[in-house]
Amino acid sequence: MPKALPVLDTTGPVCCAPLAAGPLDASDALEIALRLKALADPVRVQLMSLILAQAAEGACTCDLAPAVGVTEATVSHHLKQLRDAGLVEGTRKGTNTFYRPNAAGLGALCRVIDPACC
Amino acid sequence: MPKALPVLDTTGPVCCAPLAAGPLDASDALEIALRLKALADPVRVQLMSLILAQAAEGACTCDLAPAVGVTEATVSHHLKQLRDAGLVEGTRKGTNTFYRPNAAGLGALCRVIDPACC
DNA sequence: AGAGTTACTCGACGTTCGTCAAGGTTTTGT
DNA sequence: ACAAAACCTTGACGAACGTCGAGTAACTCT
Repeated sequence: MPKALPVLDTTGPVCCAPLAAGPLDASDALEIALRLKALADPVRVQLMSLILAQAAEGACTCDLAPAVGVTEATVSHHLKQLRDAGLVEGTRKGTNTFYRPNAAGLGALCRVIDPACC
Repeated sequence: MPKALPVLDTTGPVCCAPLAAGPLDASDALEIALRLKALADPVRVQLMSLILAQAAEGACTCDLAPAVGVTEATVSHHLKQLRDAGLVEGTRKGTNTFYRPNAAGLGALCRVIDPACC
């Protein structure tokens, strides 16, 4: 059976040594895996690209839902995953919530993955 | 509702435009998500770091299994995922199979993710 | 040929995940 | 105060996932 699921805060940028720097212990590996998992879904990847494309104005749920072809409830669920992983930020403006990319989170994730990057 | 099950070849480096280049269509998003999913597991992240740490000699299943604390059968399963995603390569030498990182696969994945990287 | 290693495959199990419909919350209008 | 809009939460369901034990395949020795 899968090991017990730990619940930890991943809203900040990932902060451990890069993959290639040497063997990681289990907890560092978990930190990385949780953030990767937040992005490891076709809908969430598509959402991320849409949000990046409107980084200036921000993208709201009501626009994103039809663009990716799922319910607003499902989009909300996905956005929560991305928010909890520190990959996007949402700010409420009236009845809308505008989502923007979190460059720090994305950048840190990439820097941890690639041995020869950045 | 069930999602369509895609069976496509992901052994080559991911080859579509970066996330930040503009809205992705569903199939490009799937290409990226499948490769990310291959790495979005604590054990596989740890395996990847171990394999990177022994890029020169190569790492065999029998050494990896005790290092991550799961069965050899489980390690073999995870290595297959990483191989199918083009992130590692395995070559058999006698009774052992030595795994090495696939720099092209890892690099391409990173380049697709980060808006400001590379 | 036979015994022993190492690696992979298969079937089964419990968990986690993505999705939707329905209901609830917050904010803006009249 | 009330209605409408945008968003979030909950509960439920089927599919996918991670793990192991047991069995199988490939290879190397004696």
